[in-house]
Amino acid sequence: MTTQERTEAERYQPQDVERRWQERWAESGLYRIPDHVPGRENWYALTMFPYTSGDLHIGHWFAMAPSDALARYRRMRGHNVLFPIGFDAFGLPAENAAIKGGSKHPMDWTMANIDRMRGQLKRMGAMFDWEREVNTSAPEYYRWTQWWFLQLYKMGLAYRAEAAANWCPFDQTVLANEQVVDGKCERCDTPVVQRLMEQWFLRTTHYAEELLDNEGLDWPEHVKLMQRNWIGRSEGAEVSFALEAPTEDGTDEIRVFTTRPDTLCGVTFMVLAPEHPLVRQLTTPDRREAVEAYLDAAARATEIERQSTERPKTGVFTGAYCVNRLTGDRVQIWTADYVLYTYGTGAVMGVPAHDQRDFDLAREYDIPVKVVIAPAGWDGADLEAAYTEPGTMVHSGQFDGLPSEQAKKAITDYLEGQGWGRARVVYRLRDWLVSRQRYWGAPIPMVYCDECGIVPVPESELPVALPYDVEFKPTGESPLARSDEFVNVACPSCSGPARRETDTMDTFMCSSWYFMRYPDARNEAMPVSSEAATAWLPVDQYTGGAEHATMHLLYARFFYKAARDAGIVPGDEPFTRYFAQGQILGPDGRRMSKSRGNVVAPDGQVERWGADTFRAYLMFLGPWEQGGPYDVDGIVGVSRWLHRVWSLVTAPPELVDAPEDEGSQALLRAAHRTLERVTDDLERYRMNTMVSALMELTNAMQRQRESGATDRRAWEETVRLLALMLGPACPHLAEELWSRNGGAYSVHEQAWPMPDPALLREERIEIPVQVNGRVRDRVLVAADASEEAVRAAALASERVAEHLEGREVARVVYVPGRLLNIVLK
RNA sequence: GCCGGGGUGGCGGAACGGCAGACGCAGCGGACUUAAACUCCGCGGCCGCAAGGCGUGAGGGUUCGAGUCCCUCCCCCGGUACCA
Repeated sequence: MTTQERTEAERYQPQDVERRWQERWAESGLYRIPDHVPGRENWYALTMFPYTSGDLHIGHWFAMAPSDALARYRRMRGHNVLFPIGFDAFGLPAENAAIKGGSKHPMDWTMANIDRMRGQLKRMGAMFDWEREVNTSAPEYYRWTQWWFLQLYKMGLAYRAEAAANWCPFDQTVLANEQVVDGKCERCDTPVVQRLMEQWFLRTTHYAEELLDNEGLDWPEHVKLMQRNWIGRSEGAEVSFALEAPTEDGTDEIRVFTTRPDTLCGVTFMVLAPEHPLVRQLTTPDRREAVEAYLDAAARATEIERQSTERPKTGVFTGAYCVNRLTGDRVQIWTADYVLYTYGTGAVMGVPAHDQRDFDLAREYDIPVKVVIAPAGWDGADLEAAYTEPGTMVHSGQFDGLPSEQAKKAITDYLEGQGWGRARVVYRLRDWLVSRQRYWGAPIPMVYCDECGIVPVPESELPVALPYDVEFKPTGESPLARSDEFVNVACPSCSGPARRETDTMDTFMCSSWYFMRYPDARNEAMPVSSEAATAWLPVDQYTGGAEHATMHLLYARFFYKAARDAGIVPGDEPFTRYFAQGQILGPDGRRMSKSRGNVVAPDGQVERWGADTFRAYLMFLGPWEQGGPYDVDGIVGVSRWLHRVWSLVTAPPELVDAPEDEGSQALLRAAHRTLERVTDDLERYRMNTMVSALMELTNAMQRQRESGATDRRAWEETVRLLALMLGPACPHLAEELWSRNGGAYSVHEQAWPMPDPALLREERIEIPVQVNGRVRDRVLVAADASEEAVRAAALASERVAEHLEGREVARVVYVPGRLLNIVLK
């Protein structure tokens, strides 16, 4: 067939192909997944659901299309694969849109976005089971988020405590961290302060040990490591220091946590976090002004600034003293912002000789430095920096001479015997603050009654529904607090007048259990039945961005453990396998954003190139876990390739019965080698090299077609394998080619083929020959050639011989089947 | 700052410790075409006529052999608990 004839043949028209098959798939219910299919094991594949921001972003495609490919591959491997989708629909942007735009209600804004995004998602051609769609802002969903909150409360995992929030004094409202820019309110530039208020917490620390133990999870090591560091387990001691003068409310001690009880005798000062309630109680009148000024300044610093080791240490003396019970030393009490109130006891002992931060502060303010652990060979001179290594105890009374590692236990035991302290483990992980002073979230189902106190809303009264008519303007209270209709309620316990909790829940609550809902998305009696839970949970394969490594993924693990303890879900972990995909960037290599003007809309790409091309390009452009820039010019290469695929299948070479034809057999071998590579790449989430391998195969087909008549069986087998291998990445085109070749509907229900080992074997292989590690020639030998044979072939090479001339061979390194290296003396 | 990841041709990237640059984009040359587009064939790390030399962020180390392992440093990206 000539080029001209081929151009007259039917062209590949992706829009047409994709529309037809999407309709057929929907009509035939190809992606409606029952809970059980005889002979097929269930596989739960999950991609993180999108936040309802308005339009599907390229990032969503980058997350979902490869995930869909993996799900389709699993299906072809014989599983009954659930691949659901939904919407993370509560959150700040909806409320901001209402405040800024002024016209759109968060619910209307969100619902309109969902409608638009659903349409965009459908053009992706993913195997989503739309029957199971969830929307976290729908009362049918959030009633169960509220139900979970009640279960956690019953289990003692929810409690109220004071916590600080960003407060804008002008707008009289709480700000999210991202609304604070350079310490100021993004709306009005007013300096933001920290304000304490009563809020709800979930006791994530209850599961700290279990969350720490993530070794068994089939997750990326770096994500597991980040989680372990985030949880941050530290062993040490809690130590009580006696206040010289008790406070008005009778407090007579300061409790500190230290990982270095061995340095206790080296304490020369005490530091309280600025938020510590004792600071104001202890400050002496002459220090009042300085301390208040310091606390004001500290309330404006971010935690990141406060923990910087580069920023000069600051602090202020409160004027008060306490006593180191072990030594009887009188110790100054300071407050300094490098001490965090949220960690340990919010107070630390200052041991400048053996802690660098304490050393820095002591230097800054001329506080004495007392060495209690001698470095090897120490001559008693002043230290230039804190000595933080182990050593021998000195200036520590009865503990002198002990190795410091032993002294940790000895001192802790002694303190415990005296009632002055105890061994303790603390975590960097904090309990989860779930209260949000906002409208667009699931209301916390609690009622405050003057008679009965805190009363949970009875489960039968769920959902506590969000009222539609509310005022969004920032006014000092959350919108719900201004809704009389919402706030005023009869106490569920005594029926007297009571007030509803007006805070809503962190949206991470909604996303911590959505994957438990998909298995039973329409259940009105329970969040999930035990039948559906055992059919699908835990998730076999979760995929999503690494930016969720420590928050969403840790919250979800916490939630699952609580759900397990409530007897609702099987297993201990929500996600058996997790893969962290990278982030797609703008063509300029920076994060896509409207303000940078580097946003590429996926809709435009789909319209211009078709969904299959766009999908394959996203998989092709780099390793999935790395992400990278989206180059709008590169996609044409994938488009050309798929047109070529189309042409090869619809306009084959002359097909003859020629099983002996060398070119045809080489093509068949190439097809089976490709199958082996593609299978391996899919198992390892390497969709970029999978596409490359498929391109190489089509290049080989092209060469074969140009070379003339081809053995029918070899060609047809190659085409059959190609259609099957295209299934995961390019589901529409694969279906079309499969059907045109007489394959039974649907290609997506076919079994994944296995390569024929006989066709994978090579007869002759090329071995590079190095001299002193540099390649000088390559020799062709039998695949099973012995080392001697390879050596002989190498020495027979003229090019090798040139480099050996007049030199003596020191050794020869042979890597079987890979390489020969001749090392000269 | 701290925690995690990354840095390879003009660009995206490939490479069980073993031939650096597969597969593409862009570019160049050619075929087809009245012409352009499409398509197809060929050439492309750098220096050099060649032989050869030099090349994977910088510097050191281990090894017969390092993009890959170890140490120090630089730069970029993600997270840092109220963006999701």
